[in-house]
Amino acid sequence: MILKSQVEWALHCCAILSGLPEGRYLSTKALAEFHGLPKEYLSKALQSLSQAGLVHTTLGPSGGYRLARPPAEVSFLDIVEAVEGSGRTFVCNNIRANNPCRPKGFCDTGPCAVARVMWQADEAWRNTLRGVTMADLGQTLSQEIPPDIWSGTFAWVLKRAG
Amino acid sequence: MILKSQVEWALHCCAILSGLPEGRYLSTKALAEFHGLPKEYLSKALQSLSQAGLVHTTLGPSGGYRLARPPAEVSFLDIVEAVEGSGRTFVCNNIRANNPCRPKGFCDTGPCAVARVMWQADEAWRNTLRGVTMADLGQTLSQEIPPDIWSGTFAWVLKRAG
DNA sequence: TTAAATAGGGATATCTTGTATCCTTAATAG
DNA sequence: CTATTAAGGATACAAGATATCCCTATTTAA
Repeated sequence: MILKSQVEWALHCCAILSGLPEGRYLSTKALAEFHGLPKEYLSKALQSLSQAGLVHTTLGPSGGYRLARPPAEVSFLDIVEAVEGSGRTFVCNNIRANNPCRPKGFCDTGPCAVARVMWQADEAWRNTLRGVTMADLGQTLSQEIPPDIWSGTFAWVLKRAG
Repeated sequence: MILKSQVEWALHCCAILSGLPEGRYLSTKALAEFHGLPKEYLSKALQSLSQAGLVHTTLGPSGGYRLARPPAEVSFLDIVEAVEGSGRTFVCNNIRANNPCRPKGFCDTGPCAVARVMWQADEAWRNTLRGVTMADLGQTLSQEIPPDIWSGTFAWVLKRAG
């Protein structure tokens, strides 16, 4: 059970977009080159973000993506769910219902006790991701990346932003 | 990102094995019939439990599986990891290292900030599963299943236990 | 002692999902 | 008008999940 690599890509792209000045955009091409990723396939991940309403897009030259909301209002969970879907990691096929000792329909009253525990774990996972935003990530990054590299990156991005 | 159905199977099988009297065993055949599962494939899941040391096995007629430890010492996490593996759900491919503005080897000092957050969520998930044992599950089940069905199931199992 | 039942595991087949590329269309800026 | 862009459909390929079959060694029951 491993998350798609698109999740990683989407998170890093949003991290970059978080640092983008108001009103400017970054294209798929720029984001792909920056991260060394296949442009066409990365595009699919960005489309997922777009469909989820996390990013705003414009067409044409100097078009591309920017965050649709302030970084403090975009959580890890938002991004992960946009790409990976919001389904649970544990799917209950209700195999307890096959128990030959149970009358038909006996298991219709509510979810299986096994599933409830598994879903509780899923919730704990979600809650952690819900609690960290792109603003938090930016804070962390600016603390652990030396100023010269940080500003160099910033310049690189701005040069390619529309 | 969905857990294998074998995880569900393994959990339910361990739940049944938890109720087995000392020294008795349940075969793959019995467990498969009880849950309505494909015998051969369920066998692979049970082999995973065996390799993880969660169950003890014997050969021959009246052979099969029993828990290797008391139910209170077998957690959901033990079972999930036995079947699904203990790897993280988020794999960091360190794409930040492709950033053209970073000198070679700059990212060797430690894991990416994005990965750290994702792994923190994984830990929350694990911690939840670590905190629930087969004994807890048995307690829950005995409370929500009517006594007659509970004892009927118990009889069914014993009839097929070696 | 023999026969039946069992776990273990290798080989194989199939189906689903993730990964990746290519191409067309519509919109937009210069 | 032209170059550039996002969106999305079609397709191909790889990897993993699901499932079955078969053989072997071991152990119990008769």
